[in-house]
Amino acid sequence: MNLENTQVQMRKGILEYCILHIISRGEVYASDMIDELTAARMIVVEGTLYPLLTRLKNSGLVEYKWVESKSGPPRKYYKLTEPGQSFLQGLTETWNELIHSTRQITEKSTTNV
Amino acid sequence: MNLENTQVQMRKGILEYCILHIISRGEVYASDMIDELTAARMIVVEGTLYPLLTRLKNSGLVEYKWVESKSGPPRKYYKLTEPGQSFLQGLTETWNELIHSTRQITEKSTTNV
DNA sequence: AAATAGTACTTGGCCATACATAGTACTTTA
DNA sequence: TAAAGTACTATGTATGGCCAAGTACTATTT
Repeated sequence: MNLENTQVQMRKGILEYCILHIISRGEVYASDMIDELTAARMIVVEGTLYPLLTRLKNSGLVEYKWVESKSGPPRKYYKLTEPGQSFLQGLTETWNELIHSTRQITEKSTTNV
Repeated sequence: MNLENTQVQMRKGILEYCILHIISRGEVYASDMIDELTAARMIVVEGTLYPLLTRLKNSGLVEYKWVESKSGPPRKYYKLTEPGQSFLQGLTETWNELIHSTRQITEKSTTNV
């Protein structure tokens, strides 16, 4: 039970939310997402992102099209589907509620007891 | 891949943080914690809480003493150890950074693209 | 043209946590 | 003594993040 491990655990589910949000803003491919996540200090590696995108695709929340690249192999450009947009809305609520709940607990002062 | 499941996933790791925080405010036993977590709508059931407390104990982050009860079997009253306090500090930082990162991503407006 | 490097995506296996469920042990009450 | 309630324990399942190795295509170097 160490900090590093807990950081991994805390990321669970939240990553999905962040990625759906990134996709919701316009068509992007995997490396774009990694760049943006890294810029926000939400480090993500390929082995995490690609399986997640596959899950989102299989659930019908996102779809993609192949686009040729001038500097390497073709890329999958993702965008949200209709169900994906509703799902993202739901996630936003869930996330906000979770923050609220956590705040309610962690902002209780020590002197209350 | 449904909302309910994602809520469960998002809770991962955060629960540990919340519980350490509750314990940090004074000696409590399991039912106290469940009450407070429920009040904050961070629903937790026995099957989640007890194993978590055992993990925290085995990691040396919390310790407990048995206290007789007037209405049932004896209770384990928990409190933080020294390492537990440092760990909680670390978790607080981790959580705040995670919120910051998420905000940075989700508050980017759709019109940027 | 062949070898090397770089980019994009894939796959299989591991680990930790939340949860459902069933069960143990003790105390109080009827 | 039996039933109900409280506190804690134990087992098995599902999921997601990550490591690591691998495939496939393109561009560059020799």
